[in-house]
Amino acid sequence: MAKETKVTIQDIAREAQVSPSTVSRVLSGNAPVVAAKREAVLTAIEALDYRPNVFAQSLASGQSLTIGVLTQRFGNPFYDGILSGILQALEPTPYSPIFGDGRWQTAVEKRALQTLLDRQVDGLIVVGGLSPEAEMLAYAQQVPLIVAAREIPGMSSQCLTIDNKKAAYEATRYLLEMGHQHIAHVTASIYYHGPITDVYQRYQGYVQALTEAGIQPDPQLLAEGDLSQQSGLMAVEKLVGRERPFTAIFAANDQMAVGVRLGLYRRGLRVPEDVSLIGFDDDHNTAYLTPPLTTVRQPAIELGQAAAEALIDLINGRQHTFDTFQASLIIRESVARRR
Amino acid sequence: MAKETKVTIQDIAREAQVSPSTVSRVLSGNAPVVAAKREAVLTAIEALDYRPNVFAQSLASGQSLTIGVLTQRFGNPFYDGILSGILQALEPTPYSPIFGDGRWQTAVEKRALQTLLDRQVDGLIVVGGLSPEAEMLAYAQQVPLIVAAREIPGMSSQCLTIDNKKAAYEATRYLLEMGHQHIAHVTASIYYHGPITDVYQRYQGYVQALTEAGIQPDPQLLAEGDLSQQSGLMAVEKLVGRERPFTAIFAANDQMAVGVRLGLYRRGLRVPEDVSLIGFDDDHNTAYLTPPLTTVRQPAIELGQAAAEALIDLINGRQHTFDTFQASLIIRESVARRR
DNA sequence: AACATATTTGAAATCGTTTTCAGAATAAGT
DNA sequence: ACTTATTCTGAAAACGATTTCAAATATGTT
Repeated sequence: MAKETKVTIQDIAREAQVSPSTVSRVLSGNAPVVAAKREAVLTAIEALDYRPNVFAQSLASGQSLTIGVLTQRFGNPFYDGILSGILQALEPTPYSPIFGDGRWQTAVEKRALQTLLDRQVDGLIVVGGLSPEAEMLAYAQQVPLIVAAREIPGMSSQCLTIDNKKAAYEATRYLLEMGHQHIAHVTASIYYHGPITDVYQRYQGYVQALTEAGIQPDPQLLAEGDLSQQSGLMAVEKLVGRERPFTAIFAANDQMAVGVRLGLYRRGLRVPEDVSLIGFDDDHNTAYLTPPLTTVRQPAIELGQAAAEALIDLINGRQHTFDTFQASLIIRESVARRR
Repeated sequence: MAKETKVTIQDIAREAQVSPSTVSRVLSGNAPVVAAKREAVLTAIEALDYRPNVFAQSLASGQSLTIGVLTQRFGNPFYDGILSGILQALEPTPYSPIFGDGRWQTAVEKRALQTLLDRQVDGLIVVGGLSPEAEMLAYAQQVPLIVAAREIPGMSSQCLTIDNKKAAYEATRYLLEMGHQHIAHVTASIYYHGPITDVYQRYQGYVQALTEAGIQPDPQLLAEGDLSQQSGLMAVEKLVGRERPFTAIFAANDQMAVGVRLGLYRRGLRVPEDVSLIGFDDDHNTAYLTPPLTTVRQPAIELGQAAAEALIDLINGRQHTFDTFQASLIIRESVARRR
């Protein structure tokens, strides 16, 4: 199948009348070469259309120029945004990303991680994930590691997160300011998903805002889903079934918010006239719901880029400090002032 | 940073009292080894927790056990579905995927492809893309290549596509059967996006259904977008601005359909009471629009899986025939019978 | 001009496997 | 028991770079 007449560094050396070592030096640039020879080498490379063999390079140098990215469940908009950012940030660098998918299953995640490690990635970015903290710390010993969208105690300098509690607090405050008193919250079960701390933090933000406003959080106004649209739909059923009046719903992510929106439609409840709705994530399509969804924007792409840049700095032993990432409330049309 | 005391094949050889060659043989299994020694090797591997160095393997064998995947614009739900399928299908194999993103820009795509090739992928899956057909054919000479979601003349046996024309035909027929006569179509500009043949085929299917029903396709009922939600929104503006009455809209993809849906909402047009709407792709969230969108489901994940399997067969010189992929109409609630 | 020092260079070792080749061990055939 | 096949096996040569080391050349000082 492959036809390629392989051009090796030897060929270049011969063509340019120098030794292979010299060719290697001009290639890597980590040792000086006199201008004339450098020129000769460069033209030879050009002439023969030489492309170094990555494996030989990696074997000899111990660097793979590859970075591993572990994600969860390809297709989740927030995570995909992060991946997209990573891809973009890596493009101008010599590093190529290689992906694994943990699918929110500890065993799968572990295998995927091992595969990545076996490929001797120079660094690893783990996006979310369920691996026990101890394991993560162990990995961090083996390889430069950045964790995105998850906070691991003991390696916080390598974790990029968004202040979920604060963002949820502000979202809830906004509802309060709009005159809502009975605010339901759709969250995700901690038992089902493992400790998805960001979802829990959002819950905490919600509670805090309520409490500060002198409102006692009502467990009857809490519904648990699993982050899917379907579960948002069912959450509405639970909520209205309980016959506790509410005028607003804060969903812990946009996917559930979308389900909630449909659930309300099914029940003949108008948004925002009867019930106000607020989501979290700013998924692509969320701006095109009817009505456009008020939500909390998470800077996913920026987060991905920052993660990639931080990792490269880490690999090269450079010091890196993160920008902190702030989520911001995107006010659209799904929240109305309570009359 | 990395601490690892490298265990090499030599260590195993010493431990098991055999030669490295023998160890290699039991590892690869492509030469017989007597049971006793095989056992010894296996236990040695176990004991020392040996993991072969991929680069040395690749260098020596000429196989990278890596397959390149070129996608366009990470974050597009249909493409992401394909990627997800590829990832799944590759998981049980020794191959790992490495990704590149062409971003729907010819130059970027070319560079991404070159990067993939430089990494000596054993095979390549190109999802969509803009590369001229001649270039694709050239790549196909260099490396086993599968193209998903695009048809390249001259290598159709390596292309997996869905019969877009037929699917669009059926979608349009469905609208006709529901009594609609004035059916608008939101398509994508061929000039902007290059020859996205699948979108063009959808247009053809639309025309065919209309013509067969004795209806002359009206250019005033055609609006061009760029596949984005935003462009769907604007398409509605164009359409109503032309003051040509219509009772149904067929959008060439779900993202535009979502935009269309919002556009109609803005105009105070109800779906489906005033205008029926049908999309194409069956994006995740499309089932949770209000009302749930009737659309055409493309089996993205299955397509991705099939692509990966086909590629592996191709790499190993096995013959492979594809299942054909049929899109199917998903009837939900955005289409009503014309009264 | 002579010496010390700094800069460039090439030869050769190395990275950790696979694979070829030929010899050793075993099995089979008469 | 003696060839003749047939399995197995190890030594050594790839694979295609990088990197160490020491030699060669250039530069600077006195």
